[in-house]
Amino acid sequence: MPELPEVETVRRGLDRLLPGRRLSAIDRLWPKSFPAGDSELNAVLGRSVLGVRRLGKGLLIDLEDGLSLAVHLKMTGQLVLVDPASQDRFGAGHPSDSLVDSLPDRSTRVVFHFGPVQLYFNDQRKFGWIKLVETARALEGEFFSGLGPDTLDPSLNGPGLAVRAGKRRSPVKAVLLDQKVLAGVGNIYADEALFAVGIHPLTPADRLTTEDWARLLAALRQVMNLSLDLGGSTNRNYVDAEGKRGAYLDFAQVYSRAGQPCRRCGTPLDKIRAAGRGTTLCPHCQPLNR
DNA sequence: CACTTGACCTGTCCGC
DNA sequence: TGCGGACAGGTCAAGT
Repeated sequence: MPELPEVETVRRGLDRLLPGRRLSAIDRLWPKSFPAGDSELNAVLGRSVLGVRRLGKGLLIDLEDGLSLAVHLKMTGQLVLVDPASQDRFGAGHPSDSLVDSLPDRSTRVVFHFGPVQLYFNDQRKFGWIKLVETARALEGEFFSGLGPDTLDPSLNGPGLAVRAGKRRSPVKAVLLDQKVLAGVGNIYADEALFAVGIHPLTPADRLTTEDWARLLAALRQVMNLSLDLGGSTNRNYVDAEGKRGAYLDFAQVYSRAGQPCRRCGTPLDKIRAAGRGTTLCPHCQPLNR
């Protein structure tokens, strides 16, 4: 599911709603989603949340006294906070497109209780995970080590990305999806950015100039910032920390629009396979010519 | 070594 | 309707 804009939207919601809340109980309905021993689980109970950070597509929920919950949502993971009191407080209850009224549901894998408030980890396909880590080691350890610079990190520029991408001959799309090169890009925003700059996804990465990488980075940031403004992309499962869907796909130029006319030139969009992923492009605006 | 493919899972959609 | 197959936002390990 979630790429950088979706994970960041979840992070913002959780970082607004969770800090100060004390973890009182954990229900593991599908223990493989959160493999931990009883002693580990007991160790986190009673600790309050300090804040929520994002590393690429991963999340770190920092708790008191040096422990953190590392979370990866993979394709279909959700973290949704339900506060029973908020319905009374705001009278009207949740938005009609919200999923929170029906939780837990069959995709609920783990429930974190903060007194009367619940944080649901839902994950239809069970690819996502939660792991307990020492805060000090979270960045260097097994979970998020090796991540490249964040796509929205302002200290990264075009030449820097060009160096990181190196002289790889694999398709440019495969390089964009490699989290060790650049963290946060997934299938949707890779396709959108490649369309924006008119580069065919199968173009060997070593054919791109430094200028190309700079334009690609700028395009990635533009589509991601637009998506952040719109609450992310919801294809099927994605919802934010309050159960709300994202609206970006209404504005997508190519993703999930195969066969439909290019919004720029009218040519029917092609669907191909690149880096093992379904890939949509405009054969006219993104010629494979280098 | 660089690069690609299969596996992890459940659910949905499409064609026969 | 039913059934098989392909496909879905990500990332590893294993393969070529």
